[in-house]
Amino acid sequence: MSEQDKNAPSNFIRQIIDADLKEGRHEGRVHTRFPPEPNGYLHVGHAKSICLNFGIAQDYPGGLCNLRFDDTNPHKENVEYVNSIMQDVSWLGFDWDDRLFYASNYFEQLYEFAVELITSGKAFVCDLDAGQMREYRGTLTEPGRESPYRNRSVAENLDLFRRMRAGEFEDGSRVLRAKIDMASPNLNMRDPTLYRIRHGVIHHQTGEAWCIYPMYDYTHPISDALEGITHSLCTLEFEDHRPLYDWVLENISIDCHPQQIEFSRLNLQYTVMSKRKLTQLVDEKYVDGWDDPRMPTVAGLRRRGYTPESIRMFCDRIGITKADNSVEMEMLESCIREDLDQHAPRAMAVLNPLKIVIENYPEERVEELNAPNHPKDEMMGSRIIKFTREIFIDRDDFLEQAPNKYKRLVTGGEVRLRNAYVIRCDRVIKSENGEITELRCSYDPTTLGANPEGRKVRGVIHWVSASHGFTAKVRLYDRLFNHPAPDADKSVASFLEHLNPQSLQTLETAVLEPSLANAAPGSRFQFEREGYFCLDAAASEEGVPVFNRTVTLRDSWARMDQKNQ
RNA sequence: UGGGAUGUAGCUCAACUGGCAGAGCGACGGACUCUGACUCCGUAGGUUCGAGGUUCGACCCCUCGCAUCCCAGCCA
Repeated sequence: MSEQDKNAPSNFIRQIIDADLKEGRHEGRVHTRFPPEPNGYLHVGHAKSICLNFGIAQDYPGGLCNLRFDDTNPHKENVEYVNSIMQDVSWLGFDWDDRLFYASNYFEQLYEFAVELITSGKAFVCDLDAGQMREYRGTLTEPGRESPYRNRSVAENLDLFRRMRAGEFEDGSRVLRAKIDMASPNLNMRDPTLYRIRHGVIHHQTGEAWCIYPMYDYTHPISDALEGITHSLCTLEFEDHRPLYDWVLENISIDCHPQQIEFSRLNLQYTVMSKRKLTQLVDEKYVDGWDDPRMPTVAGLRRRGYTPESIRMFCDRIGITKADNSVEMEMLESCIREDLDQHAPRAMAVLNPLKIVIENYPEERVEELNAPNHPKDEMMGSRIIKFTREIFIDRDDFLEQAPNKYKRLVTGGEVRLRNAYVIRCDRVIKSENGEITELRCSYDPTTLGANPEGRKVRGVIHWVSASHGFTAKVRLYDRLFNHPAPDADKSVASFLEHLNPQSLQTLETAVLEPSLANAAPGSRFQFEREGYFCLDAAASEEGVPVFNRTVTLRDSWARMDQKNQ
């Protein structure tokens, strides 16, 4: 872990922990947990929570953080998700050591505690169906009514609950409920459901051992307490659940009472963060799976070329508060640029090739030029690039008639070829329909590593030898949605209407410098003057590698251009 | 007068707990440059949601408003 990661900025939760430590609460321990439900892939919002929980554990002496799967709803969960979550947490750089848990590990204990609640008259078996229960619950402004089954005897409740477990009753026919207060202004306290019946689902951990499953509100506090968690950090929507969290622990025989603290979820502009919507994007094939590089999932960002360091840096920078927020994409992008600018080797790649013939350069000649892999870091070494009579440059780097401040190649003008010579464009060759097909140029042999005599050449463009470069596929990604808050816009029927049809552009004929042919799967480069790219091994086919654009370089020219339009 | 929470720069957060309102990102301008990148320098941007009150002094405490978010699953 780098220095920067160790110095994660403080926040109100760390201040609470500091105070707790000072007061000697929780026996001076700090123990957090990250409790995902394995019903989808992790996204950057989860990364925020992971960095918070594991980060706190790292920063406090003796601090620990558990990974615990909150697997109480087998209907939506599966092992694929369990595995992807473990992979993503590790990839982000965190380690749960031997503290991998499942809420389902505690099913037996949870059952025993339920028996205790029943015995002390604090829970009862209710025969109301879901619709009836809704009616009895009341509304936001009116109190609810007590269930007619609320005053069953302890003995009858015990018997019924045992038979629920034994599988004697159908799904939905009965539930176990806490006996709290049907008149509470907090709906969560109106005799909440503790257990429901679910036949015929095979739980990914417990198989068919159970046909009753505990609810989150009942399971979570007990799981936390059994693991000796000191600070149970969760998102804002659970704030109303805290009284129930506390109620459960106060009404069973357990000697640990973790402190639940809520913080606000992450919202990122131009994307969606709800698992339901991400699942929909995957299921209905709007994207190419959970790890589609346009997805805000950890797997998607990884495939896009983001580094764990950059995501951690992002999580540090956005901070932790209780205020609703919507973070600009630029924040994330600046983090990956900062990381990759420092660590990614440079290479040259021509995305939209335009052929150039250097007429005063001998046909058979091949010159080996030296190019540094990083302009500021000599330790990253250098590589050989081959210069030849025919090369490719990017179509965008040539204009017949250029605006004032244009610094690239124009007819009759000069430009520096990166790491090579200065060339001048003498003639433009066009096809019958007027499309530029080729440029005829001449080079100045005195300009290798030296400025030309008596004149200033301002522009520098990148290039690849036509005879030595190789063709690759390059995928240019843009934001998945063209609305800053696609799921908050009430004026459309569905967030899908804001999907950006241009979110993926595939270039089939990019020409890359030969050194890129040996790139390792997943390795990242800066294609000079274009952006950061990473080799997508999964998408590559024999002989045709695929590179994903992680992010463009900052581009003040493009900004200026846009402004003038 | 249903309950719970949150309002500080365009965005995300600070402000040593009552003592000159700052940073990162973004924007704008300039310098440098064999990447229109990086780096460096500079500029703009604030009625701290509003109105009262307490105080020598309020982003912070009190009162009353306003706005936004969450809650009526046998989801988490």
